[in-house]
Amino acid sequence: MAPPLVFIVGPTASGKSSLAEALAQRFPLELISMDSAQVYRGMDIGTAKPDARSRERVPHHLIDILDPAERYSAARFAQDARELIREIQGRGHVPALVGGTFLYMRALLEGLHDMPPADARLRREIEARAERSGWPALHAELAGLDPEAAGQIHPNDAQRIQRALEVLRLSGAGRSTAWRGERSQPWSGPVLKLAILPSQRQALREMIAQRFEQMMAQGFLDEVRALYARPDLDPQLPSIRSVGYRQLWDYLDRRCELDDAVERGIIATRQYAKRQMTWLRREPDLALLPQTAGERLEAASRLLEGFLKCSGA
RNA sequence: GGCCAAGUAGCUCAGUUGGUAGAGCAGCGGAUUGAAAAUCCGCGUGUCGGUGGUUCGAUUCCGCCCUUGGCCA
Repeated sequence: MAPPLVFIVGPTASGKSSLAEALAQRFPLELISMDSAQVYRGMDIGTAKPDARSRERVPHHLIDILDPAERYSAARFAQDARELIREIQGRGHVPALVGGTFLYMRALLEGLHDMPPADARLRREIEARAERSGWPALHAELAGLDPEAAGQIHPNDAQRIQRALEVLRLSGAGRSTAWRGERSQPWSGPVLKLAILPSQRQALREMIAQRFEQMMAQGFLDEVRALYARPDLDPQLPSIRSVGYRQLWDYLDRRCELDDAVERGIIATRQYAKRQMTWLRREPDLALLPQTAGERLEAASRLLEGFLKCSGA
């Protein structure tokens, strides 16, 4: 039987990290961050990264693995995670994926189709063409080359039009053709998905606002200032586009007042949480945890214990 | 106290030459295959400040009142 795999998921500011850490005190867990922003070095406060003390106590992986000038991807995550899972299981420990980047979760569990990776030069070229003729024109072009893909992508969705044209050009195959094959390496072992799904949106909103203010008090602005000072970083990068960073960057660019940037940062966090809830609602087989943090640890412990017992760990 | 301006969606505002109204933002729902904390899609009834009048009909015109800003006392 394949070794067991644990997920600890929930929207931002719902208490995933503290639950994961508490569980790791009771079970032989090693945590793998499933978070597209915590991979970047120097982005600590705004990504609510586990602090040094917590990382000393419990092994955390896939944190601080990239410079903010670099780009990560769902495919790289799936690959990195698979390797780590194997290593962790080799040590006789249980891997626990903690985070709220659900595309990464899907990429790991269901696998991806075999398609060419991103090509920066080609993307720049496509963008330049979009600049001249507009994205709807490129969508029309896509419709001629790969009608099925074009049908699935909205004419305003620049990012996906670009990707579809990129795949088409690099593989010659067309995205919809590529999609017909098997997904590579879907996960087949036993999985436990511990989920925090806040029922009171208002309470989550308050947590989000409170945590953002706390980040500001901890020096979030200085953290962004340090990134801003680097000539090789710009707001088009995935790292700088992250929630909070983008808004504070706007303030440093004198595009708005600080109060305004903070408010928009909080709003962006709320909207992010909402999108995460959309992923969660359709995620199958979630083990829903209690709303109150106190009961949550006990409930999660029981579920985890039962899971490990019957999956033979 | 007098004069002027404004009062329309949670917020900022547009509009109706009289036939009860619509944008942006927020909010809510959804999608999500190498950028995903990204990107995109869908959802707009609200005593049009209150009250009385004119009118077949008033958010729109008129009177009075209330609130907020400005100017003058």
